[in-house]
Amino acid sequence: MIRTRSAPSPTGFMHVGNLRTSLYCYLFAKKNKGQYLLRIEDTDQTRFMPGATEDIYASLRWAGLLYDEGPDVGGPNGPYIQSQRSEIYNAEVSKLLNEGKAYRCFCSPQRLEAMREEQQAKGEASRYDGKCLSLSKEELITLEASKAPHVIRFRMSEKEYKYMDIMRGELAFPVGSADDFVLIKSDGFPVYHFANIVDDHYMKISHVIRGEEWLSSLPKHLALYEAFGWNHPEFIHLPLLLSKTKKKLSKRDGDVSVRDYIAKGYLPEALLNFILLLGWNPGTDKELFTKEEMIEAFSFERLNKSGAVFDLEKLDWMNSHYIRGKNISELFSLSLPYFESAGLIVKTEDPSLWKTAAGRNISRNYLEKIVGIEKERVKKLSDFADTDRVGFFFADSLVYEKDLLFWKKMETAQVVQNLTQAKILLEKTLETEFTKEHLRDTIMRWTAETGIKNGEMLWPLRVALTGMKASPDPFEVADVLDKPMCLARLDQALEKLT
RNA sequence: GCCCUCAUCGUCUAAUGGUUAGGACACCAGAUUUUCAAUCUGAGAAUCGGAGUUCGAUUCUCCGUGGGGGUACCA
Repeated sequence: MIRTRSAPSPTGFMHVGNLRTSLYCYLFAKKNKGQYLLRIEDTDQTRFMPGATEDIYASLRWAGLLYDEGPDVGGPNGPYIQSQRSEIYNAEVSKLLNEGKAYRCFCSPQRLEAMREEQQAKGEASRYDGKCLSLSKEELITLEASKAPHVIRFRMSEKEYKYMDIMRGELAFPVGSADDFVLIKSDGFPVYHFANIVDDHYMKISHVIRGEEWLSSLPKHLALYEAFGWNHPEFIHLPLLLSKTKKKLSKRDGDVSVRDYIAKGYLPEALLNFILLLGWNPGTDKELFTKEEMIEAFSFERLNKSGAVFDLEKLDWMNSHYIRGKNISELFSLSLPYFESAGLIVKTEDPSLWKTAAGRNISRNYLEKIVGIEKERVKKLSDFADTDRVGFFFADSLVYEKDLLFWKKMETAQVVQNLTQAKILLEKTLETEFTKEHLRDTIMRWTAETGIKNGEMLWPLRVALTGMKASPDPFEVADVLDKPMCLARLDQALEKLT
């Protein structure tokens, strides 16, 4: 049975690198009819962040990476939170202690630091010197009785560890690559390496899929499995996600948490699809994948070895692709929170009615029309509510330079004449016929009949309605704004010109 | 310092002991057009360096160089 797990630490909001690892875990499990689980690794009490665990759940749920076992969904191998598994770790470490495979260490942090500095100065690898290994029975008894703070160290085997890596071939870690590392900290909590392998063993994990930052600690893990006499799982180390400066992607690089991308308006389909291709490829030109297609296509053989820069340009492209694939009502629901948080609209008691800051009523239909127009233009959901883009739909009066009304080298009189004519045509149009199709027919027929260039009519009209040098065409805009607002804006433009 | 690891366009990547080194995003140009967007067409853009093996190396080997990771009572 294939079993994979995500094992994030609740030290911050769910990281996109973690999301990618989780995706691969999920895909591999699902591809092989296996199981995927979530375990929370919260053994560092000092770095624990309240809310982080919930953020992990929420992020995975948002992405649709549903786990078969986990803290909030239960399962037969729990608890799935490490801080609730102390008894298990204590029992396991006792075994090692009794067998002489682990020992207590009373060295102070200061001594350890001094030791390392000295080793480094001598050009040696820094490693624990084994001082407490030679403590006599009497010394040990006294120290323990005095309740002196101490850690439990693993007695690392002096041997070369090898591992046949599925993507890198044979990896060899010479004797001394790992030292007598700590198993249990002085606060009684286990350290990652220990809790991790104990849990993976008891949770029957078959494939450990994790970031490359763990590659160098592989000999520690191998040695632990060996000490316990357990078979170790397969290890797959994924290339790291890098920042623009090619460093391991971290908080310092700006937006790295899943929630940042949710807030910016990225769809889960897009983020997942983007992340899928950072370190893996299908071997074909196919780049757009549904989740089912990902599961179908995924395999370790096509994993990449080198780090991938997390560059948002392609994500934007994918996001706009997935946005275009959604219908208006879906997009309305998805973008509504952005309209509200941008302050363009506020809720009223009526769930299908909003108001602008200035108090103008905004209907669902109004918002859906805007979404329909912008759908082909936006990259992110937040763009739907970008004031620079759609602010004119919500403003009562527009602020723009008079010169903007002139298309190419038009004379003032001509602009005035065309806008006046547009006003006449719009006035004659019944409110019930005030649609983009009808308006287009009306205006274009007029320009055709009079021989006026399209731009001479449409540019000034568009600017009068939007106040912007770049915007959707005037018919679409008029369709949304409605007759009274259009006429008011034409009047406003004409005033500017006279 | 020590250990591990990686190296193809700006970015994500494909490919092979013999190719015009392919695709995508981005960028640029053109078409279309009332502006934007979209769409279509086209262009530019890469095998880190040096040896070796070989008829032939981007591919295999070695040495450099560069990048990354680890080196904690963090994960």
